[in-house]
Amino acid sequence: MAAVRRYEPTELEPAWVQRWEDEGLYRASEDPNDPRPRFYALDMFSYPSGDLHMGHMEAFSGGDAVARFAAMRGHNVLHPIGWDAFGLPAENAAIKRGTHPDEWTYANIAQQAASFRRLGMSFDWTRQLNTCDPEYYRWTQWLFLRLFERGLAYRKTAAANWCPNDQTVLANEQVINGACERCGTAVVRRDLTQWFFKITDYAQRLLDDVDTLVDWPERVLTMQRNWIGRSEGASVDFEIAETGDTVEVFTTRPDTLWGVTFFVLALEHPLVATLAQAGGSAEEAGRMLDELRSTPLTSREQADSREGVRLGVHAVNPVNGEKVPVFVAPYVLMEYGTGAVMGVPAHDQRDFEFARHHGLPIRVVIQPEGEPRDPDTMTEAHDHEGSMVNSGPFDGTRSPESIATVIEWLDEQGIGTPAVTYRLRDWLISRQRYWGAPIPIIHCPEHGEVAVPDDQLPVELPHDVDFRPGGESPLARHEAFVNVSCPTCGEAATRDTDTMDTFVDSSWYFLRYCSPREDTAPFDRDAVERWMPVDQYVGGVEHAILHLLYSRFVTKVLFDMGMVTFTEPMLRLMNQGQVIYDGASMSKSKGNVVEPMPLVESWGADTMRLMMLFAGPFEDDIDWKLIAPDPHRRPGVTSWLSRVFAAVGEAAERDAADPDELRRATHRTIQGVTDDMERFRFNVAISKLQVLTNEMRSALDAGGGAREAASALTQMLAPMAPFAAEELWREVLGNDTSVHLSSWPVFDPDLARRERVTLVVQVDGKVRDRIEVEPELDEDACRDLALASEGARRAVAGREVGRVVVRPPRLVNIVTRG
RNA sequence: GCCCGGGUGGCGGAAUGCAGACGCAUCGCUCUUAAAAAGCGAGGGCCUCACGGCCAUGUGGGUUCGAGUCCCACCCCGGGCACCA
Repeated sequence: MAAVRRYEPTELEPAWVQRWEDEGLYRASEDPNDPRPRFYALDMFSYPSGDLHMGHMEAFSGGDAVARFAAMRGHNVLHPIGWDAFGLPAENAAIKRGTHPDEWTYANIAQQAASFRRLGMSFDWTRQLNTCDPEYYRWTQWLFLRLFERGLAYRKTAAANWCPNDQTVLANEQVINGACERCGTAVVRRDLTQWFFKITDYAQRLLDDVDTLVDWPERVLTMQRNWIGRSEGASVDFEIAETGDTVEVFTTRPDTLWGVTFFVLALEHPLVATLAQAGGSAEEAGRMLDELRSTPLTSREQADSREGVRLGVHAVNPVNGEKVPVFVAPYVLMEYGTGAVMGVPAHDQRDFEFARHHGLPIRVVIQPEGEPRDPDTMTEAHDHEGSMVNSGPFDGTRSPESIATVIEWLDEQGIGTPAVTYRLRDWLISRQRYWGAPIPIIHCPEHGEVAVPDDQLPVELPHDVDFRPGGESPLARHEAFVNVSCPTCGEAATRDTDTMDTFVDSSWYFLRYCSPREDTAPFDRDAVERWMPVDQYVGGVEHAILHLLYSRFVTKVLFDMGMVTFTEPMLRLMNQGQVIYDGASMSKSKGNVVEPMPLVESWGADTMRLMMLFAGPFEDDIDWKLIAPDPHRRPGVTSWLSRVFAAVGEAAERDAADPDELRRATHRTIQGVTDDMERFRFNVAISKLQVLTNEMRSALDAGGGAREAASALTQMLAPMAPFAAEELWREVLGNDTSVHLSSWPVFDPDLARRERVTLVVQVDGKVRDRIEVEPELDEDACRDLALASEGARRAVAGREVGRVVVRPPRLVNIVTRG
């Protein structure tokens, strides 16, 4: 047992990093006889773009606390780490520095790994994975091929952002105000044949299962639902009078069909060319198409919604045989519904504006009670309820209740059918980029798209590539990579030169962690069966939609393949807040970036962790400017740890038993902190530990013992301040094995129960007195005590007492009359 | 425009029938040559020497014996989606 020691975090922390590693403390057990229930604690893996930043501090302080807490609660914990290492920033950095993307990437990985070790994260380092490692992306390619086999990976022509100067495809994020982020040249649209994953096939299942994710943040579920965007309505066919072509439209408002006064097609609609020809508007329509092509994808929403060209042909409204003019306009999107809309200006705001601009008639077919709308005086569309008018058989019917009946009627008449549309689009996974997993397809003149046989995976990314922008995919310039023979016929063929979206890499990494060195399959099924689904996923809300949706999709595909037995990958999800500075997100351009690792070097890792966890609720943003101490002082949590060291050190030297009052405080704290830890309320847990520290100090000052309190405090500190706790546990309290292998303290309910509680005496709802009573005090006794109390008597002051509300043993409210 | 969150001291935040726990900053004091480190104490606002009282959780209403907490309206802040037919 050692003497009281000063708290010197920067001296004690690095030593424990080494000892923990030597002892293999955080290795997940694969022993089938291990009796402990398993727990998969997953932190979103890191993108190695430099050293760790403040966001890592917040997320991983919480994630590590979860993993350590679970272990102390008796679980066999899997807590892995890896690197989401492919992606554009590596390529950009390499171009800027004249090096290779892998140099930059691996240097950053080494840096981040060293920093994570310095922070004392409880990762099972033996499971480290890296998406740019051929041993990993081999299986990403394998996954692609399985989707390809099932018809879930396909190619189609799609628009991409194109920089005419750099001769390269740009991601949406690289287009700033319609210009290339690198050279400032105006970006244009360019059609390319690209690969897609057919996630829309899973839209309904992805939506349905959102309801099962009860332990996810509500806002994430809302975002997922909105993103999938299910709409119910009807599909209705309109015939083109001049050509006899049929055009299908989707509408959520079939009750307004009688109010159709025009018809609009998307610019990319396949019938536009022939209809423009037939209507004599080919020139004008062509001009609009050209204009569209020169607009970057990102600025399309800025286009004027009233813009449009009259094609000169007419569509026949199937409910009444009326002929209405057909337009082509950019506000109609080819990607949604059928790429055609019926124009109902009286009841849709965009249609209204379009009609006014083009001088088209407006016909009211839904009249609100009391204030009938007149087409001549309307200033906006009426999209609320009302009675149907001018609607043939439906006149007088209430809308929107009538929608279902109208759909039924359309069906009977053979005019339309019930239809469901989703906003979700297929997932475009092609990137005309170098630093990603090559798409394992060979294009054969004879056999078309041919899968690279599994035994030829991985299709390795060649190292000697000119990845600087220019032309199409950089891989297309590498002849040895491109020119191959067809796996089917052996004739000359070419490799696909696109690489995959990095979201493909990250859509299955959590499965790989279960058996990271498996070399005959992407994962060992037994291992996945053992560990999955993830018990607790921790990461930023910026991944609330894409990453999580893609991971859910891939899991469902694997389920359909019989590879896994669950349909959702993550049971619980928690989003940490962002670390911002002075109200704004940290960014290099704003010059407000605070680097955490130098602070860790001077204050210690435990201090940084506690600052993050104590700053507020885990999900809330942290404004560093508001919580950072003056530069010449040390953070408050460091002072607290210092007091903990002094108190635990003193307690260790006392032989006396803990006084009863301290024991009760200790057990109450265990009860409270356990609950807080389960609910991610780290800030509240820490405040309770601080209170216990103060109680210990009082007990010690009074000459009592505090050994039980010291042990419990040390253990409860362990998930959040692992170094300080370990030092206290082993070196001060004299335990032989790690605090991180110890069992979380259990409270004694008898001790945790309060021995005295405060009975609050209110008169007319205002607190007038407080009485310390035994918790078992009954209703009558509480009432009598309250009525007799000094404060109550003074406040009642002779007035007549009416009702007396008693909630034993906490509160009595005396209501007076008059 | 639609859909989510959220407004509590100087600050971060506690609080499901005692508003302001815990902490930061501040002020006073102790130790120190000084600073750092450490320790003790004070503190929502107004009235009062004090006991005590009144007012206070964005604004205005409401429900209730009792509202930071529930309901309605409004204001402000943050986030998501956004020509979605």
